[in-house]
Order: sequence, then C-alpha cells, then structure tokens
Amino acid sequence: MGRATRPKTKRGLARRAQILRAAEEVIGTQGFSAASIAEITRVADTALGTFYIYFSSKEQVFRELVHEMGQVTRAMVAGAVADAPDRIAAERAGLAAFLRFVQARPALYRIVEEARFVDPDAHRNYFTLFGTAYAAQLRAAQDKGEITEGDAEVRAWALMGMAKALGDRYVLWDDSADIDRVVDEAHRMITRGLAP
Amino acid sequence: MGRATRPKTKRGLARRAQILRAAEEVIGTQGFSAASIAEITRVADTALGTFYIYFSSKEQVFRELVHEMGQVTRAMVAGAVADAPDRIAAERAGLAAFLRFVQARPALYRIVEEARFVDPDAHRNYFTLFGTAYAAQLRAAQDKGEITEGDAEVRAWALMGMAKALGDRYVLWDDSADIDRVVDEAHRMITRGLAP
DNA sequence: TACTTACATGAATAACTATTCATGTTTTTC
DNA sequence: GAAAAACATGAATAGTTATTCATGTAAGTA
Repeated sequence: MGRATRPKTKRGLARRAQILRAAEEVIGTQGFSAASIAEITRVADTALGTFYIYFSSKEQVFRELVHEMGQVTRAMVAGAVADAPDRIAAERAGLAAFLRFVQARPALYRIVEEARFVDPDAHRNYFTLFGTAYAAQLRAAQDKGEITEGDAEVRAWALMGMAKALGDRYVLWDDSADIDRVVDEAHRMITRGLAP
Repeated sequence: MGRATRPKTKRGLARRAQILRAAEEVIGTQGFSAASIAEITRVADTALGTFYIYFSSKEQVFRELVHEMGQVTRAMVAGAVADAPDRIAAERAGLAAFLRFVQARPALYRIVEEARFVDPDAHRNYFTLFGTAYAAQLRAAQDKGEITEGDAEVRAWALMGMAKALGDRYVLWDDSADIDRVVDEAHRMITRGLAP
C-alpha cells in the first residue's frame, strides 16, 4: 500500500479535494463495492494512478468520507441548535437541520450507513460520538427542568433512530415531501408522546 | 445465469435449506461482498457447484433472505402484539419482540440493513410493507381513542427508526444490556414524550 | 432390473478491478 | 534558469471469485 502523503502545493491540494468529492459522489451513488477507482478518477477528471498519490486505498477515502460526515453533521446540528431557547425547541431545530443536511448531501449520508459494513469501527465511532454528545445535552436539559427525567442515553439513541428513519423515508425516497410538516409531526410526538 | 428450479425430492429440499442457513450465517457475518460462495458451501458442507443447483446467483440468495426476514419479523411482532389490551401496551410488546428478534437472528437483521446497498428494491419493499401495516395499526388506535391524533405514517416511521437504533446500540453492540430496561425507558418516552 | 430424472462434484473458465510503477510533466527552490 | 521536489499518467501486474460444465452418483419409476 502506497504512502499517500499530504499534498504540498496548491495544485496538489486542489487535486486531492477534487478526487475526494468525486469519491463522495461515486461511492455514495453506487455503493462501496460497485464504485471503482477508475470511475472515481474519471469523474474527478484525472488519471487512474493519481488516486494513489493522495489516498493509500479505496478503504482510506471511504474512512475519510465517514470522518468528514461526522465533522459536518455535528457542526451543522450544533449550529442549528445553538440559539434555541430550550431543549424542546432544540429538538425541533436539530431534527430539521439533520433532514436538510441529508437533502443537501445524500451521498455522504449513505456512506455513513454503508460504513456499518465497510468500516465498522468508523461507523461505530461516528454514532458513539454523536450519541454521547446528544445524551449530555439531554442530561443538561433534565437538570434545568426543561424535560422530564429519564435515561438520557436510551433517549439519545431513540431520537437518533427517529431522525435516520425519517431521513430515509421523507428525504431519500420522497424528494417531494414537506420536511417542515414531517418535523412538526415528529416533534409533537417527541414532546407529548402518544398517550391521550 | 442457471435455472435453479425448486427441489423435487426430500434430499433436495434439505440441501437447499442447509445452503440457505449457511448463507444467512456467512453473509450476515461477513457482509455480502466478503461472503464467497465457496465459504457458504463450505459451511453448508457441500460442494461449490451445488449452490447453483438451488440458487441462480449470490444476489438471489440474498433477496430470499431479505424476504424471509420480512415474513418472520412481521409474524413475530404481530404475534407479540396480538393480545395487548390497547395500542400503548402493543407498542411495548412490539418493541420488546423486535429487540428479542434481533438478539435471536442478528445475521438476518444485518442482511436487511445491507439490502439498502445490495438490493434497494427488496430493502424498500421490506420497510414499506412494515411501515404501511404499522401506520394502519396506529390509525385504528386513533379511531378508538387509544392514542392522540397525529400523522400515522410519520409516527410509524419514527417508531421503526427508534426500534432499529435501539437494536443497534443495545443488542448488536452490547450483548449485556438489559433489554427490558431499555424497552421501559423507550416506552415511557413514546407514551409521555419529553415535555414536563 | 433397467431406465429416467434429480442431485452432487470441483476443476476450469472468464471476467473484474485494486494497486503498482516506469516514465513524463509541472511547480518550487535557490 | 537549473536542479530538486512534487505531481500526473495509464499500461501492466496480480489476485480474487462468481459462474459454468463435463462427469459422476443417488432416487424414483416401470
């Protein structure tokens, strides 16, 4: 396996980014196995061998994409939630931000899901990081009396699962769905529950 | 691609089942790409070529396993929910049954998730069938006044997502987790929500 | 028993594609 | 404006594995 050092010139930096974006598109669309390096470099408008100047293997680009998804998702949700007055409002803002992110970068979203099979450690790490941060937020909200008492970790995972499923159904499958309506409906259930 | 007719003798029937179980184990453990026909037939204690007497391709066994998962999950959850006095109780019973199923057949569970990439139609079909049935149950419960009014489809998908995420975290990742406790915590959130 | 159909075998076939590398070209350095 | 370093190229390598097939053996049938 090659070395794949960091690029040291402007040109190299740009090439690497080009290839990374092409990998996101090709792997996100066709899946890890079906995606070939040849296709990735074709989309990136560069030669086959150039790939290995910047990445040591197909697995490595994949890993890097999962990592990027982690960074971007956390930043996006954190930003959306930042000026929510309380946890109840934050839940709405966070869910909406997540669904809009899936809409904006569907390929990246699929890559994280495929990581379960391609790179289990990266996958697990992604959700553990996210879940831990989420649970901490819920605990803080409990302490402030903004939400009822309960197991913050179980709740965090349940809420993450909801968001993922809604992203599958109303963003990836159905690009005409009204996201705000979905968020409203889900948020009502999250806050009030089903019991009469 | 071969013909792969149905077996016509007792022996053939048994062989086919043997290979199907081996495929569940191998594909569920190693993933679709890494799983080789050679390994599947090795686990099934039969010759390589025998696989193609019963299945026309690797994709076809996979498809059949997804289909089987659909049958079994629906039957299991329906059974568990059958004698619940109302929807609130049914939600608990259904979630518990699902988590126990993941515990019993982790390979099958992973196969359904991988279907998103290997056989998108089968994957979508699985969740559409499940989601439609789930939403119908919720609508009936609304009509009986057992739960509050709301969009049954959004709720069904949200609840399915919760169950999946809890299955990932507390069954697949952590085999020492107390499932009943997780079900209790999740159920409280489902019924009462987070709002104080 | 003789014949037909069904099933079993595993070596050979037939791609497919990740990765390397020898040979250029461009950019930076001094 | 050379020399050095960085980057670019794509044909060749090298390993993997799904699928077929010619040759058997077992089970049903008359």
